[in-house]
Amino acid sequence: MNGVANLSRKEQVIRSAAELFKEKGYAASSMRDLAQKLGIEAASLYSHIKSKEEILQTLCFDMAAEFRDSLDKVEKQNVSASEKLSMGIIGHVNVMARDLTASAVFMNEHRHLSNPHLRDFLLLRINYINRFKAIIEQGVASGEFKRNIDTKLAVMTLFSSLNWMPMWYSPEGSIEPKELGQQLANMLVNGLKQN
Amino acid sequence: MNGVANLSRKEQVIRSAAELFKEKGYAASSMRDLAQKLGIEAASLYSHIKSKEEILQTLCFDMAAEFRDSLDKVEKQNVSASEKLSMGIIGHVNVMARDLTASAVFMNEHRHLSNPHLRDFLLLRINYINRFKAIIEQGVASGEFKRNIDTKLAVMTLFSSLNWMPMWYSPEGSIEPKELGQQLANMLVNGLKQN
DNA sequence: CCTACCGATCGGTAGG
DNA sequence: CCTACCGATCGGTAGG
Repeated sequence: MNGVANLSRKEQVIRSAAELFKEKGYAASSMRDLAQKLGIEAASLYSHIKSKEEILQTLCFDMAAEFRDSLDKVEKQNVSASEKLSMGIIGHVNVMARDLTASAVFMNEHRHLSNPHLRDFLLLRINYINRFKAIIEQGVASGEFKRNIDTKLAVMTLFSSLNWMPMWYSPEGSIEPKELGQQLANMLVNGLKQN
Repeated sequence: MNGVANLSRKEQVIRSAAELFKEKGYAASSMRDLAQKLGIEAASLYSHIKSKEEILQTLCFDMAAEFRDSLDKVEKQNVSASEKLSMGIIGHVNVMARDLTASAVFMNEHRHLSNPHLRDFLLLRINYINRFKAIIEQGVASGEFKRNIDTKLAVMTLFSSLNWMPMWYSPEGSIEPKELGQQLANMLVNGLKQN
């Protein structure tokens, strides 16, 4: 009945679930594992959430919305394609760094969504990828990027490296999200080779 | 008792399992699912394999060995770092393209290995990554690559995009493995920017 | 948030 | 490769 307390406890459940799902995978995580993390009985979880999958839905769609919002802001900027690409990458890394655990779940566990949620999720994702692809194509059209690059390969390489960051990136390390995003953008745009 | 027939049937089991694990994930795949794919009863699987995890071990370690062998050959070549990097990438893509299903399992499902197998697998993987990193560092040392690149970021970006290929690459498409490997290498070395 | 419990399904074995 | 079966565990509900 207490909305605030319920919400707060629900958030604790979701956060703990994210850690569990990241560590063991969604399918291998049991509600009893989750309850134990929180020091309660499994049955008690259901006063905060409707089902195991509802937790996954919350995690996946909340992250998707944050990524989309980040790219919305970038697209409004009136800058060159390489700058836009940089800003998009930095934005993505920033969103990820804010919650690396949820990001890892977003990337690795979304396939356990049932339909129609899975279908909706995949539509959001392909849309997000296509917006990055459009930025690269703008760069090709304007002559900023090479004419002969494979834009699909380019965008999948970008998206892959963004998706894998939660696996190895630690914000406690020396490099900050903005710096990491800038370096990745720089590497993709300018390459490794000495010029 | 018939070694050849047994081996062949075992291989069918492992191949079907790879498809199932790729599609649903290891934990969400049941031995009854697998048996159904093969048109037999679940209990009958155990005349060909010892356990569910044994299948995963076979898939993961066989792929790991193929990737390692491919890189072995590249390291023996007496060529520049960027050529070595190219050849390493092409080799990796070739191994992957030979069995995209097993590659996807290798990438996504290895974490369900139990110890000591998981530990062994992760050691093989970090070793493989470090050998690519060494190639990049050679390029930096020789002046072929920029002095100020973040080699960890570079190698993780490379490894990420290699790992994600099974998710989107189809060899039935227009681009062949060798061509794909060359384009990826070219993109990482030379970047997207028009020079 | 708990106790008590449900039907379904899991990986795997015995014995043929 | 099958029938018959095991103990364990699963997500979730009833009722308080």
